[in-house]
Amino acid sequence: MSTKNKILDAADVLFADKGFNGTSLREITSQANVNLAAVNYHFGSKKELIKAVMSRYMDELSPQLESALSLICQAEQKPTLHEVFYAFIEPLLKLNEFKENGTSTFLQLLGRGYTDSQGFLRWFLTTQYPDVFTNFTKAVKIAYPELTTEEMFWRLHFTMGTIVFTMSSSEALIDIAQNDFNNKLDIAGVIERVIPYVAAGVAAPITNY
Amino acid sequence: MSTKNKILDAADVLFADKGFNGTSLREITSQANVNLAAVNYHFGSKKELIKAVMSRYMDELSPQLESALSLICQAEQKPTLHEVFYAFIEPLLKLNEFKENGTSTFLQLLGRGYTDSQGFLRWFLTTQYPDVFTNFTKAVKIAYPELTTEEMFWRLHFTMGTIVFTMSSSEALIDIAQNDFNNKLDIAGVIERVIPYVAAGVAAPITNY
DNA sequence: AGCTAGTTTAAACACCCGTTTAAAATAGCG
DNA sequence: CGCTATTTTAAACGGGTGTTTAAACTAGCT
Repeated sequence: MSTKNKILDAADVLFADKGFNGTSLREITSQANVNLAAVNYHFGSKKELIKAVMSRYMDELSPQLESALSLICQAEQKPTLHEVFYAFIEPLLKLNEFKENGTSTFLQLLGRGYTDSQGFLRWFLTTQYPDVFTNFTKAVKIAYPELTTEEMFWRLHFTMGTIVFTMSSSEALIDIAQNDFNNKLDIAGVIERVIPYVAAGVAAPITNY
Repeated sequence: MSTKNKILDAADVLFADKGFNGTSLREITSQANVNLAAVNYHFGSKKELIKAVMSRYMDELSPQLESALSLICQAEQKPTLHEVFYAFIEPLLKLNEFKENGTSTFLQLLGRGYTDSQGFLRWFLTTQYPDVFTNFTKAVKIAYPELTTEEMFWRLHFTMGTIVFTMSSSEALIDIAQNDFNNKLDIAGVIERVIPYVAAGVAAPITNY
């Protein structure tokens, strides 16, 4: 395997586990059995490495999301909110075929990116992959037209937060749940439980302030 | 003001803004106009300073939450889920009287603690303030008895995630919302919008897997 | 084989980190 | 006041950080 890929593989596991700031280049390169200077040679800087790690997922995910969403939007029947969310979830789960534990690792990275490094990753994603968010809001708008754009803005960010936060602490939560309820669960099981929750949240009746 | 409090005040603003790992003692002490060694003199270590910052909020919050929850639980009428959540929210908003921007700063710190430093803060809070969580689950159990304990476990953690995550990125989101919708909002406005969302999520109908 | 372009390597760089030290300043009290 | 205990200070410590350098190595190609 190429040095570049060895670095990417080691980096995304470590980044997901310990955060971007919490992972040093020396940890990454020694995990990847690669010389320290290789990161700066192949990627230029640590920041560019972070971008590369995220882009590997986004380049796989973004077109699949786009086609899944446009499919249900162009269907003869108006989609339900559940369908919109599942359209989002399916490509997400497919990341496990693309890479081992791809789904949870990616979502953990997303969670890291929102809190680490003062929102630089949010900037990177919204400027590099703007279609993902706008397509999703379009689909929700079709499924639930009564929702004002502003209300939807907030509810989708709440949803984003729920998903990302849940996944970034999913390992710990799954551990607790297995101890307390003797119920075996994996990441897909957590997602199955979170879907009704976020769908109900987005579909909540409109209140006046 | 005492050196100890100057450090605490500077620390919680910086911790909330840049995370625990992302904030150095030198930033804190120079912001507080205090000598670098004062942190280790008064608190022993950076880790103990983090605990002290969180305890200042939790010692204020914990008893108020306890009384608010026990009040609605002992009322003659069974509380609704909305009431349970508002019982939680009111003491949270009161942190603004306790300290300027106390509410959002505290929630941001909570969010940091979940992702920074590999869950050490989660351990600290659940061992030092265990009643907060158990009282809340009791109240929800009364308001929505059909929910199994396991399902509730998950939904409450989703809720925790939604709140904490939203607050930890609330500044950025409020900025975006103000640009896009010309709608002035503060942290209380965001909370007013998130309540219907999480209440609907927790109250979502039970599905079989 | 010899040359070149691409890659890997060990070492060093300058800087920031949390913590410790020992001396200086301050406060409290008999 | 003089003594003691507490607090503040500047300086240094050892170690980790991302990045750069220049030399060594390794293909690939004529």
